[in-house]
Amino acid sequence: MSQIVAKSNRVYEGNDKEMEAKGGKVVRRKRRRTMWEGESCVVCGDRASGYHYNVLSCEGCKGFYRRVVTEENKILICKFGGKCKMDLYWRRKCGACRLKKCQLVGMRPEYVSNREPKKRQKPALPKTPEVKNVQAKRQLFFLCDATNAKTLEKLESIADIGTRHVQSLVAFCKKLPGISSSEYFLKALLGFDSLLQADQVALIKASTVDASFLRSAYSFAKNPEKQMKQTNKIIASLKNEAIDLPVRRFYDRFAAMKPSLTMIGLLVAMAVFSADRAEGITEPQKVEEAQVKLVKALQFVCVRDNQPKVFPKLVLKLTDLRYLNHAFSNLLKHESNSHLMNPLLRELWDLE
DNA sequence: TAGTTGTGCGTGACCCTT
DNA sequence: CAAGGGTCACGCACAACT
Repeated sequence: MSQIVAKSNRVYEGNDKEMEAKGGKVVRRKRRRTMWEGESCVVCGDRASGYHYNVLSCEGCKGFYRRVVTEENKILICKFGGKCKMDLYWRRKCGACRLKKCQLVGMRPEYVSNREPKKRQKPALPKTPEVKNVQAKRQLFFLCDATNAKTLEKLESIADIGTRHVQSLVAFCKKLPGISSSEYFLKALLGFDSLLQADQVALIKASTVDASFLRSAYSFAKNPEKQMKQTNKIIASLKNEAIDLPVRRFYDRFAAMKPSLTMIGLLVAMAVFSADRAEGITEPQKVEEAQVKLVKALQFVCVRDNQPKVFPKLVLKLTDLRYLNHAFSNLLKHESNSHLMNPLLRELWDLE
């Protein structure tokens, strides 16, 4: 049923998206002529209003992209299989595919200058050294919060552990931008959300096993008996003891360093920001820059916590992690019961 | 179970600023 | 004039209620 609906400055003929989807006319107020008159938005095909974020696009796609980029915690998931055709109707139905199309046609997040969403301003605290220190601690706690090993100790089976690991790793990565606006030493740290979505997925996929081992190692350092029971269970279920010794050695040496939760959090972040390990990263330089900053942050924390000698040892642990990751993934690929694992894990480890 | 109402949030056209 | 950012009426989705 078509009717004229007046919206402040806009005049629509009935339900615009239905009308548009059926090829109907949407009556809009006359607009100023621009040099882009007659051009179509390369994302959705609507009338283009100019070049926005590097792409000839409409006002809708411009606003959509700006919101997605500035609202850092936004998670877009396609409910229709990830292959939605972008047109005037579907652009409003599926944000995930719309964003994918925006990126595909070349919209660039760095063209969105104000990446911080507008919030009510809190009264600014004077930046004394004490205040800075408190702020730094808060930021670091925020960073490490998602790696809290406590919740992981409750896990009962491999699949369950893996799933929760993946979910908490994603949550952790989503929180990484939280430190990007810090007034302190992490000020310039590149946020995870500033990366292209495909890069984000590739990095998470490549670092899942590392993050799991780091959490388990931290858990072991705090409560060796409890964590070893869990590890024994995993190794027993894999029916392959080749990985047993390296894992135990890794845990022992890790525990001897007595790393703090903060250090673990930074190591997990460093494992995530490892472009050389994830295949097909589009913006490796961004990832590498972020990793360099994380290394500096880790060094700072080690010195601050009177453990300067621990810093090089922790960095070397990333090399050990690579070996464990490789060995563990290979084991899973040859594990006869891999089909019993959670589908999410199978997808992450490329299992058939 | 179906219909109605309330609420929160995403959308996009327009305007202002640079 | 182009392009980025802000604004806000509108409409949709979903929950709560009848």
